[in-house]
Amino acid sequence: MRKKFIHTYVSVDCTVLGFDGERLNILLVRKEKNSEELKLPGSLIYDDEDVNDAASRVLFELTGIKKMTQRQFRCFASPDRASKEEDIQWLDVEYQPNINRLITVAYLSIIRIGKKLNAISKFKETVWVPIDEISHLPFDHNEIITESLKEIRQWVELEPAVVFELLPQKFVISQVHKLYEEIYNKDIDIRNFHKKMQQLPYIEKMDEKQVNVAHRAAMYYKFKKTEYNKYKINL
Amino acid sequence: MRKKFIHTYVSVDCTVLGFDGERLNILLVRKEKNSEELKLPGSLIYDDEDVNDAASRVLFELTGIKKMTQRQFRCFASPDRASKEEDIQWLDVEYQPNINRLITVAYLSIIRIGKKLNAISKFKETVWVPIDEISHLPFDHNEIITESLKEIRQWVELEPAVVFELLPQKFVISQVHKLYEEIYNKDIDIRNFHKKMQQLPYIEKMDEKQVNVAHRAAMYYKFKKTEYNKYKINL
DNA sequence: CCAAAAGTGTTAATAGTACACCCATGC
DNA sequence: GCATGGGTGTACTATTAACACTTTTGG
Repeated sequence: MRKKFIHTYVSVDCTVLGFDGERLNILLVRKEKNSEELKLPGSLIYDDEDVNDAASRVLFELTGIKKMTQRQFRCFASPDRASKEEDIQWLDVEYQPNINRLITVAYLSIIRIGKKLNAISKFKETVWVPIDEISHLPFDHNEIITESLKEIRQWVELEPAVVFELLPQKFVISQVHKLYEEIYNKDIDIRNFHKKMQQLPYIEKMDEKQVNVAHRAAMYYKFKKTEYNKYKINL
Repeated sequence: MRKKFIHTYVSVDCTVLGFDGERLNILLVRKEKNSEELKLPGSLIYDDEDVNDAASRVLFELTGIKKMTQRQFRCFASPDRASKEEDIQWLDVEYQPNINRLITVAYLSIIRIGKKLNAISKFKETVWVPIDEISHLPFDHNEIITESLKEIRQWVELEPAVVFELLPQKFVISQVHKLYEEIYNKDIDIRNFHKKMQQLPYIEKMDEKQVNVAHRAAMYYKFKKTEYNKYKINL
C-alpha cells in the first residue's frame, strides 16, 4: 500500500517566560473556562498566516502587546503528540472534529512579570506558574517547556538584551544576578558579576538607590537600548 | 467571514553541507530527471511520521546512511512560499494537484564530501555545489540555505565534533583551519590555531605524515570519539 | 553593636592575540 | 638555494575566577 502524505493542521505554542525575583515562571492559560487544567497559550494558524505571524497574534491576544519579542525554537511533530483521548476531545470542542493530526511550532517569549496583561480574546484567564511547580499539561506541553528552558540560555547568549525584558525598568544588580543564576541554574559569584555588569556600556547607573532596606541600599540601574544597539554593531 | 484554519501539507528540506578542502558545498538534487534545475533534497512527510524521522528518511534515501547527524533549525511557513506558478506545477506533478499550501521544516546535516553516496530512490542524481555558486532554486530554498549557513556556526559551538564529520578520517591541521575559516568566514591565525588544536584532548596525532608535498610534511591527526564524549561530560 | 547585603580591590589562572623564527620537503 | 607551508616559542592582553575586606543601612 502506498503511504499517505500527511495533511495536517498546524499550530503555534508559546512559552512566555517571566521572572518573579526568585524563579522563572511560565504564563499558562486555562484549558477551558474555570477549569483547573492549564496549558500553553497557542492557536491553530490561519490559512493566510505565517507561523511567526500566528505566534505574534497569540502573544498579542494574550498580553495586548503588538510586537512581543519572540523566538521560534522547534517544531514538535510526533505522530502521537495529540493522540491521548482527552487531547482529542479537547480539539473536537475547541476547533473542530476529526483533527487527526496536529503539529506545532514552539515559540519562546519573555515579559516583565508585573506587567498588566490586556488579554483581548480567549486568553482572559492567565496564570504565572513557577517552573518547578508545573504539573501535567496536555499534549506535549511539558516537553515544550523543558526545551524552552534550554533555549533561553542560547537566546541570552545571542541577545543579552532579553534578560532586561524580564526585569523591571529600573533594577538592582542583585536582581540581574539572581536571574542569571536561574537561567543558567548555577551559582555565580556576585562580586565578579557586579564588575561585569558595571563595565557593560548599555547598563546605566541611576541617581537613585533602594529605600527601607535593612542593609546598604543598592543603586538602581537601567538598560539603555540605543547604547546596546551601538554595542551590537561593533561586535 | 470566519477565518479558516490551515490544513496543509508538511515537508522537510535538508541542507547537507560538505567541505571540498576549499569551500563549503551543498548537496543538491535535480528537480526533475535530467533537468538542469536543482533543489534541496526534501519530501512531504508521511502520516505516521515525525518530522525528524522524515528528515532521517530523506537523508537515508539520499546517501544510503541510516543515521545521519542532523539538526532541525527552522520552520518556513510563509503563505506564499509555494505560490510561484512553476513551484505549483512541480508540486502537481511530483505529489498531487491542489496542494494549496506547504510548510517546511528545515534540517542541517553534514557529510564527508568524498563519501560514496548510495542513493536508494528518487535522489539518484546529486550535485555538490559550492555555496557561492548556487543559483536560483525553487521555493524558498535559497533562503533556507542562507539560514543554514548561519546555523552551522551555532552548531559547531554547541557540538565541535561536527567539523570532523566534514573532514577525512585522517586529516591535517591546515584542513581543519581552512574549514573553520570557511564556516566563520574570517581569517584565523594558523599558528595559534595549531596550538589550540593540539591541546584538544580528542584530537590524536598519528604516526603518519604527508608524502610528496613540496614543503615540510604535516602530521596526520584523527578524531577520537570516545575522548570527545568524556570531554563533553566534564564540560 | 550586629546582621546582611552592597560594593571595591587584589591576585592568580586561563584564554586569546600578535608575531618572530626555525623546520622539512620538492624542485 | 629557494619557495612553501609546517610547526614552535615568546610576549602581551583580556577575560575569568577566587576571595579578602570595607561600606551602608535598619534594627
